[in-house]
Amino acid sequence: VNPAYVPESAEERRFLASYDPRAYDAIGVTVDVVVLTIRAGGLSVLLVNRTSFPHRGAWALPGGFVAVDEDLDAAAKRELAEETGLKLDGTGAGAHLEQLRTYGRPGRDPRMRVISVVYLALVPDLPTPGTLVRPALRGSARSGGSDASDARFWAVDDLAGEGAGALAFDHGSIVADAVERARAKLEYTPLATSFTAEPFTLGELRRIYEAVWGVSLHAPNFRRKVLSTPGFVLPVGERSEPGDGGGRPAELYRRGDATLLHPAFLRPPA
Amino acid sequence: VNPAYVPESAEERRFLASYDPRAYDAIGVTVDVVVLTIRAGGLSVLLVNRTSFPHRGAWALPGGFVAVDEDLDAAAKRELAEETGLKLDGTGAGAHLEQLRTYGRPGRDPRMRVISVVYLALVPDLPTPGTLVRPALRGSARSGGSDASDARFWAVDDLAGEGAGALAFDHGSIVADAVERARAKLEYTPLATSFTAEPFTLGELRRIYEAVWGVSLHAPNFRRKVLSTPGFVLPVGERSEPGDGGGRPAELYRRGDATLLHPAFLRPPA
DNA sequence: GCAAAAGTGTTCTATGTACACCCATGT
DNA sequence: ACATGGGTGTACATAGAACACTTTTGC
Repeated sequence: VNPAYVPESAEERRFLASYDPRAYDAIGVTVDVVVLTIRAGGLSVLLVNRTSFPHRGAWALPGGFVAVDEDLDAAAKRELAEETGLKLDGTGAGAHLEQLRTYGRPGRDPRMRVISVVYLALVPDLPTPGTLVRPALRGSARSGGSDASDARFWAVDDLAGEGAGALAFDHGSIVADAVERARAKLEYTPLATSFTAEPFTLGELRRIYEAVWGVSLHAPNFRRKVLSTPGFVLPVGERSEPGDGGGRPAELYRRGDATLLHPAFLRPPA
Repeated sequence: VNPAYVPESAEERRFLASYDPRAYDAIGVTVDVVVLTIRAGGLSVLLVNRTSFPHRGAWALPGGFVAVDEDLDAAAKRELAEETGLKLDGTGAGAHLEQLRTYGRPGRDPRMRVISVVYLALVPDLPTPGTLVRPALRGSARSGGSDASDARFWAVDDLAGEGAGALAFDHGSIVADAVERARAKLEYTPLATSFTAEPFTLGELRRIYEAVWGVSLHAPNFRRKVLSTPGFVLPVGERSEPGDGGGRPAELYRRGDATLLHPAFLRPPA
């Protein structure tokens, strides 16, 4: 019986009193989170090193079992914070969280039949304290009961080099699915802005596209296309500090209110 | 313990012998299927009328609980066949099945905490026997144990007219999500061809776009765009039978091998 | 002055749209 | 003959790619 449900009639109450949920076999429900960010010019994914049995020592996505009265999104945020210290809530300046898909192949987890609802998060690479916190490192205070001891970002290109089979469970192919989703979403949504803190320059935005897609883009045309897409970015009216090796300071922008890009930003053909 | 898992080491065997899956609360896992087709020029969804308690008498998506050793896709096909008679397997001439997303809000099902993995199917409207069978009507032979007594297609526009709240559980908003997914997918994939049997004419294909998007398209330009998109359709080399009210017989085509359309087929702006 | 990054102008080409017109069939 | 749906030709408008060039900073 579901404690979160409020009966609406006497008939409902009668039915629920005689209902046995144990009539169905138990299936475990977990959430996992693929956190992507841009580090050192490359797309990177946040992984945890497992300490307990299934795939002990292997790197895996942060995640865990859903509580019986807990919403799926909330479970994803909770497990992510518990295992890595990364908090997506708060003022939420830029972090994006969406459901990727659900993986349920029998035999994917040795403990029991488990289906995993996997979320995709896109976050800025913030080394400073703020609403987004760097993942906890070994030795920092953590609440007990978790499977993970250490968390770090891995460049997705390096993962392909070691072979996707190096990740625990089916997490290698899940990361591949997530990367492809992110690449596709940059084409028709303004989600590239979720990879950077505000305010940002158009050069930073362009380097995000270049890192995620693995291409180089023509800077002048990129600028024109972004500015001519309604609702993509809004000018702040200030200029950035100049960088090290010179270069003209860039104008600063923040996210616009568009959720879809018209026209779309298509990847250059092969 | 998961019976579908084959241990790979003695250490694994030892761990599994001492593992208690009942340490976690039970959460029910169901699959539901949104079957869309084009009927009488309108986008339609397949619903079943519930006979047993939760939302008895209301129309709902076909679906049900996943067996403990059953893959999610297989469960979706099984529940669909059991409750409606519609079989997606076989030669599979054209039917498309993909995961839509997973719905898990606590309180969405009065029986217990249930998360539903929802699938989206696009099928041709085939009134004749074949690999795709019309949904079973009241009184036809069905295996016992199912919740559904009757199945029929509803025009999605009519559902909006009666209010989305008329559907059982949260199925009204699920159908809305599925329709939006279908509309978007027609833009960048050749999935419109899944709504028709082969071979088809370009006029039939155009009317599918018009029905799903609710617009009217310029026939000559539609033709040129389809034929200039590599891998979308392949000419069969024959012509259709002429229709009732006259009109030149059309050339026949079948699906090409493309999975993505380059360039994309964008909806006309509002 | 030179390098580096930002930003503007202009040209050329590809793509999308609109309109006119021809073709093959039923009534 | 006319209506109906299929199919082709062509011109116009807009969007994208390429290239040259100017601006503002650090060294």
